[in-house]
Amino acid sequence: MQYHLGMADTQPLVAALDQAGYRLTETRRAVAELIAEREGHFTAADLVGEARDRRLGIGRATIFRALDLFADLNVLERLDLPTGEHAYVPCEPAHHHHVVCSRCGRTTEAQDHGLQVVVDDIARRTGFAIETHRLELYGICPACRATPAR
Amino acid sequence: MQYHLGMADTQPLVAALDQAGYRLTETRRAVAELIAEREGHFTAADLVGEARDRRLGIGRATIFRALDLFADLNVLERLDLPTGEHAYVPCEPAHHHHVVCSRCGRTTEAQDHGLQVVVDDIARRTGFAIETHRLELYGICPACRATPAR
DNA sequence: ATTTTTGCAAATCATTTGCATATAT
DNA sequence: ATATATGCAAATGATTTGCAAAAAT
Repeated sequence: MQYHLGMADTQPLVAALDQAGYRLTETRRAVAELIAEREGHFTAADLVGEARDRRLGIGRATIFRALDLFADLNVLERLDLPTGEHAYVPCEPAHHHHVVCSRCGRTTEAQDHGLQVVVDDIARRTGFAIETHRLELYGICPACRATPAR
Repeated sequence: MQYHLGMADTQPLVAALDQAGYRLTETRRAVAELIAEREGHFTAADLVGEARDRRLGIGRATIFRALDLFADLNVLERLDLPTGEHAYVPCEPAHHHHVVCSRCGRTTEAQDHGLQVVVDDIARRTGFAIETHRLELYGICPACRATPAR
């Protein structure tokens, strides 16, 4: 099968598959392309719809499987929006946090300088042995701030 | 209808309903009871199952509606577990964060002393006007740490 | 040649909705 | 009395699964 797609940066996604030893199928490259083209976060349904609209012939299950796979490889993160929706964002594999624009959905990664102190403090107070943490920030991105209302 | 339940502390839940002007129905008291009896976090399905097992005759929809209501009143928080599951935990209405035990599911609330500095720093670096944040911590609680394996 | 992937349709879950009836105020 | 709340069954949505066919190694 042949997919007709553009040239967004699928490299990090495809490279992750390769390094982990997964097969580099046409379909996975196509899904990587759909992901790379996205601005801001997107849902599984968004991709399924996009694939359908473009008649790519990629099955729903395949898209879910690819999303799971990329998420496992840490090149895609699944966000739980405050609305309860599940959205995805491509990202760096290293530990980091996301700043999500509540207007346009675009996200940026942020390092948690100084957060370790806070985590340690909470560990001390609660007696928990903290293993992981997740910090999510919501606000208005620079571009949207520059725009009047919306 | 008459429900036969124990005496867990439903007060904060019921009081919240009352203060917000919602009707104090038998059914809502019963759901509050089911919630208050829980140790650790629970899912909507857990409560539905519990209600069914005890033949309380509370409909599924009613339970979902009650959960939504308590969550709106900030006496119950909906957590998005790393597994993707949605769980709930009763909590104080003030801003806080949860420390979740990855073994038994029990949670504790934690104040974010020092977190504001981190948030401000991220705001400065990213240019976002941060509106809200959510910090979730996962680890092993004191009780579970004291227990050998599990 | 063998193992991994895929598409499809059906199955499974989670959550919501419409609506007539019951209940709290 | 009147507005709210409830139960039920059906609708909707999201995600998963089984499996035979197709593609990658």
